[in-house]
Amino acid sequence: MSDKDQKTTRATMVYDRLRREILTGQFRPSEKLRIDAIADSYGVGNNAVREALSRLAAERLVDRHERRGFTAPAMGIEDWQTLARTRCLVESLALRESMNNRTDAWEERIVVAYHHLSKVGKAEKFRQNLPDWNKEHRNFHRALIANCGSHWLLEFCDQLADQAERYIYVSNIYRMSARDGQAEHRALMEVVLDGDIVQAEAALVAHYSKTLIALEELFQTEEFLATLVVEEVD
Amino acid sequence: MSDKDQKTTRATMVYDRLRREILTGQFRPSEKLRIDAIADSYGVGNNAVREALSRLAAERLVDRHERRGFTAPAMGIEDWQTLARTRCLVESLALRESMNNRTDAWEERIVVAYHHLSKVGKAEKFRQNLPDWNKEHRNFHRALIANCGSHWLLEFCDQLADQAERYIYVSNIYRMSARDGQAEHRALMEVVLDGDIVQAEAALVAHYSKTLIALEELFQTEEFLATLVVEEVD
DNA sequence: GAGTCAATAAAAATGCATTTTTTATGTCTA
DNA sequence: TAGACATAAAAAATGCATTTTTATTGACTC
Repeated sequence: MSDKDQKTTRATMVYDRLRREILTGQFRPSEKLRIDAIADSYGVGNNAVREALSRLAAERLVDRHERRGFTAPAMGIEDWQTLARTRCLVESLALRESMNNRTDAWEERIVVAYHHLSKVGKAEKFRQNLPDWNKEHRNFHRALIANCGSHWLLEFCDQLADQAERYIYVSNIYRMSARDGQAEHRALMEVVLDGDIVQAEAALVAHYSKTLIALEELFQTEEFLATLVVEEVD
Repeated sequence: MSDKDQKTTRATMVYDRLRREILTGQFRPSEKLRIDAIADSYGVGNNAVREALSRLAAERLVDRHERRGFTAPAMGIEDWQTLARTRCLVESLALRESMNNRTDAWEERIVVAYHHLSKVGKAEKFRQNLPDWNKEHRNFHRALIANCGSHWLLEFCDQLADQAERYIYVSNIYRMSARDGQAEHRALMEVVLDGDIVQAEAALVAHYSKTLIALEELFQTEEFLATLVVEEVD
């Protein structure tokens, strides 16, 4: 239609777009995702939307309700806690494996990724560059575990990172993770390159725990909970 | 259409059916899955098939090829090795967590699951009851890790188990895993209930390694490789 | 006023006809 | 014979009209 259909299918286009909107918190938790409405606004048929939503549901990025359509996934503190905890467990595992397979190329990739991250993370530029920072942040963490030797592990970590990203966007606390993350990321990189697995895992867990706690606290506040309330669909 | 549409959608029906066919090796690796053909044979429209295949692709149970349809997933020895290795890693992790959260109900569930498994696994009945045995086998292993406290971990383990199941079905070595598994499962259960995490993890890894090696050896044989060859789709 | 029940509106699910893209076939040329 | 090109056939992708299901509204009963 509009610009480049090159190579991609309508359904994939909708999938990509919806995916990003969900991750960046464009939909409130449990908000209904009306198929026809999306089809209209994207200028495609309903089947493409259906297919896109089905894929997203399989990745747990939307909730499917048989014969009742789809909703943005719910959010809750217990959910967040098990998500964050699982992330620590699985990513630690991947980091350990990655460190066991240490190679020069891997180390270099980490250094480069950190370099890019710190460039985008400078205090001044930071405000405008949230999407960029986010991309580099993801890339840095992925570089750490990239050598784990299992595309399954990488995929699991990605999935958990996506889920966390959504929580972070919806809750609006990304500023914090970016701000003081700077020093922490350097420390994390150094301990990983240093080769002490136990210490490295501890550093990673500590790093993620900051966000875990920050969001936990936010969940205690009334105001925040109010922003989450939406017409629930059983 | 035919019997009970009760509650489920056409797409889900196709999804369930295709899923089982893929898991039980009805399709050769990399075999093309023609949308219209499936739609015809299932007596549904092509959209339902599309949706089902899209979901399965998101779970890595079929391969999607943009604008070229879908194929049954490829199989290869490296793929099998990383799959089996990842399974050991992730399921060990889940087992550890599960044992850390030990409860009476959990222990009882394991005992019951083992009981059912051993009943179906008796040498005489065994030949007829492969689907039953398979179900109970899955259930037993799931019982071990059920207490890990993370639905994410459980889901990851399920996904890996599905993938392994396909390899085992296609390769036809399930007889073996069932045969000598009997004693091994008892030993595994006992060491888990005993509470020594290190030993339990070792037992689990040893258990899965048997299958890993058996399939690795099979991959060395010419005859087996021949059964896998099919018109490849890039 | 709470609870049924029917009627209506809204939304999801579905099938099919059409369009678009890919794949296969065959002819011609260098 | 290998490659380029055109043509035909097959398959995937798409939109829309229709069917089916769910959600809403409001009258009616106890």
